[in-house]
Amino acid sequence: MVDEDTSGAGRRSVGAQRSQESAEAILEAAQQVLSESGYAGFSIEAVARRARAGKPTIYRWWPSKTALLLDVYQRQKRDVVYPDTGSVEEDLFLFMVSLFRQWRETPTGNIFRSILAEAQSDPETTAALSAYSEARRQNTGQIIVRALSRGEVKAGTDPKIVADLASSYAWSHLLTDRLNENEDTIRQAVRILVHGIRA
Amino acid sequence: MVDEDTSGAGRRSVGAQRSQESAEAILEAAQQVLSESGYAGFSIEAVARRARAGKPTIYRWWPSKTALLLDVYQRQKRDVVYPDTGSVEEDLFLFMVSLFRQWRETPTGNIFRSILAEAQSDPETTAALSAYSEARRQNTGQIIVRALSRGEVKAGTDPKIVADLASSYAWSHLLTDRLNENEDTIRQAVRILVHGIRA
Amino acid sequence: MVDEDTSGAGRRSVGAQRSQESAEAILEAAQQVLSESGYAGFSIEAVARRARAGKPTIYRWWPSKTALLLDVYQRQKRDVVYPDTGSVEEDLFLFMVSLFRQWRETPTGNIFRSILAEAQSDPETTAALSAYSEARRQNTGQIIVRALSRGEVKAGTDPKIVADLASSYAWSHLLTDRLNENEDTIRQAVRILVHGIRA
Amino acid sequence: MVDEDTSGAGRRSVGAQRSQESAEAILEAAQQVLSESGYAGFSIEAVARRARAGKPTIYRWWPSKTALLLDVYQRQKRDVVYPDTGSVEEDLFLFMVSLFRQWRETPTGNIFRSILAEAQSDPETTAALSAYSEARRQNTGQIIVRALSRGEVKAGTDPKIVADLASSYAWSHLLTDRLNENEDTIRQAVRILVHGIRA
DNA sequence: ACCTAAGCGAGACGGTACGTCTCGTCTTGCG
DNA sequence: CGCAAGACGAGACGTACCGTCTCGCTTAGGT
Repeated sequence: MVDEDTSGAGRRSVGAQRSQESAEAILEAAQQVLSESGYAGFSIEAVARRARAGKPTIYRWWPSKTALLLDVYQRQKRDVVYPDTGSVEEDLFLFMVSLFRQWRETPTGNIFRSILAEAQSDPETTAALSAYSEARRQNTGQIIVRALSRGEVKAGTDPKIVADLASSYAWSHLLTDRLNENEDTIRQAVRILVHGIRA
Repeated sequence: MVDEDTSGAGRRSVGAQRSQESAEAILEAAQQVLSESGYAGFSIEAVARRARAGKPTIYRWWPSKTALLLDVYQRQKRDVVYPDTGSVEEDLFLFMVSLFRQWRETPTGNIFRSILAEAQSDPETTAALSAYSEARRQNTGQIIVRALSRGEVKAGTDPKIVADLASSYAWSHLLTDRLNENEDTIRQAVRILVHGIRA
Repeated sequence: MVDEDTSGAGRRSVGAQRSQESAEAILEAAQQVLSESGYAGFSIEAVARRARAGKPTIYRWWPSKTALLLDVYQRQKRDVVYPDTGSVEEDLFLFMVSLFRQWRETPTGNIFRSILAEAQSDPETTAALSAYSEARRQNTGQIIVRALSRGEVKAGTDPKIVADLASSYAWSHLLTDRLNENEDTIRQAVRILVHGIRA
Repeated sequence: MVDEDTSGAGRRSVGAQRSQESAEAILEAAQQVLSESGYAGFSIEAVARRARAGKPTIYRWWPSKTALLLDVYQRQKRDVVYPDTGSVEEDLFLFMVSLFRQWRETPTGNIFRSILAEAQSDPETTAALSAYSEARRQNTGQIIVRALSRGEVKAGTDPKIVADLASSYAWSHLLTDRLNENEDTIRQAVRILVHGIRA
């Protein structure tokens, strides 16, 4: 991004219009807080402090902690690669390994864990999470759809169920701090799925 | 009397002992609070109020909210059936369906969701959850172990990985409010796993 | 814009200011609690409850129970009359009697007793009380200073010592519940002091 | 012992008797706590801990913190010297100086401050303090009584009032941490009293 | 010499208050 | 008129004592 405020010396308040700078600073601060302190330290107070923003400014634009959280996730998430090697096993394996790595090595893992946590007490987040994960399964399912069209996979296989099994496996590793799972183990898991559906 | 006073500091009094009634009332109250107000309303204060117990009594026996939460779950959970029908598919299917039902129809589902949420901000809970889920996978793995000994399943199959795939599938349904998943879908998921490992 | 940014951290906003209403309500509540339940029932919690104020609001402005106590006393105390009748005996007698009456008939007596009690366990209050009583002796001493200038009193008399003797006499009556002391007795005590210093 | 078993209940055994050792240890511990931490740190818990005694043992014999406090004071107080030099001024001066010194250099000062503090919220202590201070004034008054019989002091002087003035002066110095008062100042104060009553 | 009631140290109990933290809202003055 | 700063009511946090109530033991009369 060009010309970003490196000094930290402070934004100037300019009056009546929504300050894009502020919004940006708030999202940036929220993401930093999540990265550094995780969900436990993620409080509106902490974000406001970090962003040098007033709490009401945050509440004005994000009705809840949850909304801010989701926004941060949207902002952070990079396009995950859905590989297309011609082999469903390789595709799923690469997808899984790269997802594990992304969660492990970028703030996305912490952020997503936070959203999962938040969703357990906030219905709005539950809904957002449902929609999001549904969409993700759709995407992941494309790997299977392509395999179906190649005839690599048994006709009648429901791509969503396979995608569900695969991403569930990833989630549970995220939730129980097992993102550094051995690659052999991941390959075995993927192979079970693939053998279970091969033509 | 034989002189057996081995040390001058010897304690001659043991003090009052833990009141089982209180412990019971606290666990019961904790469960009620969780059921009624969910994880969001689950505070030590609320539990103490409900149990007509003093806060220090709770803190004396449960060092953290987390510990109480885990205890509540242990208490609530009824023995899940690990069926042994002679068919690995049937076994896994029945296990999965009964787990979904238990989570759906008793407070255990909500309690476990709370624990999962808590584990995302409290490292101690993360550890406890890891240990617990590991043990559970071990149990679930028994279904596979039996199938292995029957020769129903390919030699070399790692029971833990299968159990991991199965319980991950259950977890993600719990977390995204999909416990009322269609039984056909569950069966298809199970079948994929089973076909993936059959001899 | 003229460059008057004297420090990089220059504050450009002052934030909300102290609510005079709250301060008033808190002092009022504190006084009520003291009047009704005495020092024993005087807790920050009770004051907050009565004032419908948050505890942090109290702690923000009064660092300790003590500080609040002193403020309540300052607020309550009406100007004590230091009479100037031209007779040192009459002046001291009227002062003493009016002080006894104020302590007896207004909450000030109980409040001051509380401060004396608090000062015995809290060093900060001890210091505040010392400063306060020193100032009071200074005031009371004016009666003697005037008498000195009239030549009514022996040259070289230290006004502070006389004031000390007089107010000590009042304190000890307050502390041992003898504020309804016979006026004749008070007059005799005053007379001893006055005869002891007359020219 | 005469037969006074009036009830049919026929309890014959009187059980174990009060342990003098425990009582002693408790009083000793209480005194130590008061000396070291003052009234602020004087809690039943602290005393029990220090005495290696159970709290109920304390409550069995001393119904309240106050009662224990008074007992400690009774135990500690040494006979104060009421000098008899033939000069009322010298007698009062020596009495005052030795009282200041005792309070300054032994735990009695702290203990008496504690009682004064306690008396401000506990009526029972107020009563005990009143009775005690009355008796003390009686004693101190003996100095005046002797002076009266020597004709050193004006007939009609009320010894109690003089004693009241003197001990009030001492109290207020104790309460405001002025026990290290200059001896000249003390002498001046005493001289005022003595001149005020001389024949 | 046994019995047994009471005293004992230890400590758990239901409570209250402590002083701190964060929540989400409200208020003030700057720009 | 939107912003930062921050005060506010509310209420949970985890701790210290309160005064009461068991526990098992020790102890010392009375029989």
